[in-house]
Amino acid sequence: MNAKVEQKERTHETILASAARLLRAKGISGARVADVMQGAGLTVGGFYAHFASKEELIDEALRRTSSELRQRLFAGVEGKAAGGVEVVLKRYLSAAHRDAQSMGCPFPAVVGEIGASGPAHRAALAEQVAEMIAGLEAMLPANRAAARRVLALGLVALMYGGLSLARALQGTALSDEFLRACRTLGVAAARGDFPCAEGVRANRKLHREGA
Amino acid sequence: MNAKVEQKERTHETILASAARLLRAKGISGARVADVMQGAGLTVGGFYAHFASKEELIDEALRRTSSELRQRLFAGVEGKAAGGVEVVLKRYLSAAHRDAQSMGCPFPAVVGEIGASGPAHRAALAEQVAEMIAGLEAMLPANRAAARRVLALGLVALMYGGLSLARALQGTALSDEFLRACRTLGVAAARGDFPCAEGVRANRKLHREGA
DNA sequence: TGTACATCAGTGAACGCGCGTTCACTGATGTAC
DNA sequence: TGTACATCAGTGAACGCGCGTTCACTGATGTAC
Repeated sequence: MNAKVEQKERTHETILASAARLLRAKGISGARVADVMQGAGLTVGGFYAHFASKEELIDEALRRTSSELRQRLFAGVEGKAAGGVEVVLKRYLSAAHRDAQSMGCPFPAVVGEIGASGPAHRAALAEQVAEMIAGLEAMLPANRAAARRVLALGLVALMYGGLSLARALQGTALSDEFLRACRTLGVAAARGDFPCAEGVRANRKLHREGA
Repeated sequence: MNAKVEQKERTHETILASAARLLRAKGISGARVADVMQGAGLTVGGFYAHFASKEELIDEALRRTSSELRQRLFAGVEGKAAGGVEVVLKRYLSAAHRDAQSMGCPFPAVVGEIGASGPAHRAALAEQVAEMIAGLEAMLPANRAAARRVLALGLVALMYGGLSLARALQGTALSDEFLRACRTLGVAAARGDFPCAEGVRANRKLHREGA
């Protein structure tokens, strides 16, 4: 029985890897069950011996790809090594990351679909986004905690937004421009604590002025 | 013949308005031809008297919704009225804008799909993103032109990223947090010219250090 | 140790449904004489 | 002005295809005795 069980676990892993590749490259609806199985060297019918539904597969693939991303993104710059955020920004907002769609960040292929199609994978996404924020937060200089969190959230949005737009506009001049500009802005925001202190004040003022 | 032609134009407009609503709320694949026609009070079959294909409809709807967005976003703060960017950020990154999915910005529902599904609507998107950048650029304080452009690009990515994530995470605590943090960071970046000057320098340094 | 049986991962075809597109038809609007 | 004909926006059903899911079957692996 043992060899059989191990074999099944290996297959499960192979299917998941194939799904992860397709999910990042083509999104949720683009990661078709038949294609996932073909990518794993199997036929469609066997799928349901490993996953209860496509939804379960996608949730699992989302967790997997997101945690892989964090590992690669934060490798060697964990903790608060000076300049860590700069390295992360440079890695995330690189042409290589934009072009290797089947590896790297799953969010660009997934966030829009989740926003448009209801609550299906929302919980799984929220978890992974939270992890990403936490990872960045931990590596920011020791500002006031509130400013650190604001900055981490803003950087995630900036990185995600920049990469998504760069991918959608791949081949146009805007694509490279977005990567570069977001890197620049991100680095600027991460240096010192002024932008957040100043920004928080300005934003509060705006808030007082009405909805 | 005239009355007939006018009637047809009105119908075309109705279909387009219905498509615009659905496109923003449900994305490209979510804006089904049959649903669009039903939303216009018509039946499927008549569609092809008005549009050559769904692709043509989506391109047209994308242009339309994006230009509507700019009008509303920049209303009353065109040119370089002080604080214009702050108002734009506040409008774009508001809970109201996040919640009114069938009005407002079409990008969150569209960018991911275009990035994942090849070059179909890429050109139309590029045009509309460029317009958005130009609109912001025109309202930034008179820095060096390069810094203005970098800032405009970064703000677009930040705004788009923040709204997309806020929509995808609707209902979770992170959703409001993203809106607020992006507003804060955006306002901070738009104030003064230091972040860009400093960021550009830092980014150049990073560039020199390798790919 | 060997033989009969059970299990179950994986196959391949089918089912049901949804979606973009096509098409024969209708009836109201407009034109020709 | 009136009558016969043409046009064409819109209808409703059908077509073809793709996709998630189901299911009867197979054959290799493991268990019971």
